[in-house]
Amino acid sequence: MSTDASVKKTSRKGPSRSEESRSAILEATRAELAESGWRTFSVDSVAKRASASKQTIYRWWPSIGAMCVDAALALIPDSPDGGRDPQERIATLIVPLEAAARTGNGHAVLRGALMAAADDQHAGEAWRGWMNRDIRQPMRMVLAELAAKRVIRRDFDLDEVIEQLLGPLWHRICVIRGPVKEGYSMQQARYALRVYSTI
Amino acid sequence: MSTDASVKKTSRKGPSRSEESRSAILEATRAELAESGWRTFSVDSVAKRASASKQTIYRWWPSIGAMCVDAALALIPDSPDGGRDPQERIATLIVPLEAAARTGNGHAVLRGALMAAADDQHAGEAWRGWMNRDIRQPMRMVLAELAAKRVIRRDFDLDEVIEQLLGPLWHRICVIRGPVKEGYSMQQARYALRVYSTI
Amino acid sequence: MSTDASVKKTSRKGPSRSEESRSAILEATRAELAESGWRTFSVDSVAKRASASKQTIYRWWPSIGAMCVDAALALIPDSPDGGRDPQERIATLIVPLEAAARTGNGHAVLRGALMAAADDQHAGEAWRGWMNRDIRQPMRMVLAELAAKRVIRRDFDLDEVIEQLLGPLWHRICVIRGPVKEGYSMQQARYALRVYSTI
Amino acid sequence: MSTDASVKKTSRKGPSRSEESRSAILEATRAELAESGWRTFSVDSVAKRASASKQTIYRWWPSIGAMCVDAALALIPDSPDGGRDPQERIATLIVPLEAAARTGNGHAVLRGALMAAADDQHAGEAWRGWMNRDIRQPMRMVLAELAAKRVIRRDFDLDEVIEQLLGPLWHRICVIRGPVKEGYSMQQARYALRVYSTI
DNA sequence: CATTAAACGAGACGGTACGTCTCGTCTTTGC
DNA sequence: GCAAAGACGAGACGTACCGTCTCGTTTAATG
Repeated sequence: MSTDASVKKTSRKGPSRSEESRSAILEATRAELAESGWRTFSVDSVAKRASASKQTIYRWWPSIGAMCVDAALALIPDSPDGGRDPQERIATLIVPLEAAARTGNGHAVLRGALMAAADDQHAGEAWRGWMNRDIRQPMRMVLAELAAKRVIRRDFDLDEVIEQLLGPLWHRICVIRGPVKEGYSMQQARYALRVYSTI
Repeated sequence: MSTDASVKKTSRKGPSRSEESRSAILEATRAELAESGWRTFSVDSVAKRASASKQTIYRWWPSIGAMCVDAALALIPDSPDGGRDPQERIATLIVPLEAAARTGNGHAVLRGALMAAADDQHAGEAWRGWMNRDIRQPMRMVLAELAAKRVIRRDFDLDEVIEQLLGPLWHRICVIRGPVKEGYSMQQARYALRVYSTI
Repeated sequence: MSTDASVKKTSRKGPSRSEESRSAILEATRAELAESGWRTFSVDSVAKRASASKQTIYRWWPSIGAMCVDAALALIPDSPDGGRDPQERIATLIVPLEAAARTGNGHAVLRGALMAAADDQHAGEAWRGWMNRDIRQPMRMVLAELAAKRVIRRDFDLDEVIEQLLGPLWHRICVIRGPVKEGYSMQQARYALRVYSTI
Repeated sequence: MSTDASVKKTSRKGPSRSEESRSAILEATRAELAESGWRTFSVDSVAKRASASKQTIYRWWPSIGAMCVDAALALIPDSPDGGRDPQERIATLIVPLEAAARTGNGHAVLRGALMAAADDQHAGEAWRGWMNRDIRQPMRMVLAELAAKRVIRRDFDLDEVIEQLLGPLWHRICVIRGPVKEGYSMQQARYALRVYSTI
């Protein structure tokens, strides 16, 4: 879930990466994203708030956008085990995102990370990497299974379904700026099933 | 469709706003948004490219975000007259957006404007103002009519429908960065009708 | 005593130069010079304070420095008739300058004008023109007379004497920023006579 | 002789002030002062010419005026040891100033610094500080000694004497804009002795 | 142990851009 | 045709950040 360069070559002279510093930076990133938005967000402020040196930031992240994505992904919990019925199985995949959006400043942090991913090369790769791992692949499995059971059409387009599922959430977070209500994921899953259902 | 301060007090001493300068600035804004993205976008560059003074920009727009939104809205054509069948009537409302997204750099410009609207106070107001005028109100009429005819449920939530309709488009423009295909609006309208249909 | 372009072609169609506007501008110039100093002094402020248009300023003065010199010269009264004894006759020439320096904001205005004259082509010409007319030429007469009477040496250097007489005043106005006391001119005249006296 | 903030807290983390950058900035300041004068002098130009960042300038000097004063003071050599006779001892104090005024662009640089000192708070303090240290205090000693020997009057006013000595020099530099000839200091010292002599 | 290499905080540096202010010119409207 | 009003291109103001680069200090594995 992390995009930084910590490929830990464990045996090396000198001290290893300071976890303290890493988490302080991510925490500061979240706070600054919530206060400033993506465009006005500043590395200097993050460094100051985290009592970290800018060098430390640039050492471990390829760009500040990637750092923002990291900071956001840290808010997203792991998916619980999928439920029984189709709607629940689909919802399960996006429930962690919904959860993150409902934490304190999660709304703003997700917005920042999404914008970073749209603006910044590295951030975009980090974000799409996570999407592939945690959303796209699992979703493919679930949809394939549902298609096999004839619950949904067999010619679905995976990316289109994801677009239908996540688009509205992002719209709510970035444009409407309205709250993400309890059960939002279930509702989206229901809508998706309706759209792609065989009947 | 404009958010600037040109409330033309027609009889006033001195020269009036230069239309030449205005359009050069908006054109430069679009070019820069396409080249640089929202975060790295710079007023200096726009001014230079438009052979305009920064003062002229700050005189007429409350913020550069608002200027970006203006530049994007200028790409969106007026809605044609609505068609006959329900799906077409809904699609008609978002067809201009689809059209804008398919012009030369429209994809990038819309992305920039959307991000500006998410980051910047004034830009947000300008964008939501346009949404209300050109999307929300017409949509309310169409949906009310469809509800009266029992084509869709009568307890629909206007904003939720808009979220379902536009969310995926934005997702495609900002995250997926994939092309918006011909007929996208019709497809989204069909999906929406399915979700909210009475059957 | 004025350096502007008002070479009044007296019979001419249309309105002629507005004296009201002229004096308002010079008064505003003095006020701004006193408040802001030479470097921060601004034409816009003068125009605003004088309720005048910038165009009017640029129409009548070749540069803002020249305008500052004009504003200062307007503070300097005409020389009274020269006295009887040598010291008094010399002092008489610089008494108006001393007087100007002791009016309300005269200290600051003179400082501004002197700096304008040092920095600005036109202002320098205006200032030196005034110096020639009101200081240099009369002084040449007085000194020639005193030399003829053997009160001072006959090989005096006119400009050097003026330098000795005025230099300290300027130093006081610009650097020391101390008050110019009553009788300053007489004292300087006495010193000059001592320096150049035949004994 | 420097007015900047380099109060060298010798043991500090991080890099220390770059001497290279400091001297490049002062050199560029001198060049720009000579080319542009005080009012049109621009920090941007200095930064560009010195290949320095504006931030570096603002980091180390409280104002650009103070920087100009620094740039000028760097031109003024140390006083040589005072001579034997009274005139020479006084002249010695202002000889370095005369020397500076005769270097390449020293004339213009001194003019700029003097104007900066007249316009700008910090520059004024810097200039008067230097005056106190390098002119006023030594002069006080010399004059006291001469007064004790009855060469000059015992009730001289220190500041007035300085005014008489330096005023003409400044006048020449700023207004007359004439060259400062070899021996100028000696001449001024002679004049001063005459003015304040006991006979 | 002492050495040595990396990580860290602090922060100076050359730059770019910010949003504001001023310059000198130009244009429109009113007297 | 003069004057007020004020828009305009140009560019400097002083500040904030960018990403890079020393500095000294701290920490941990190696010799």
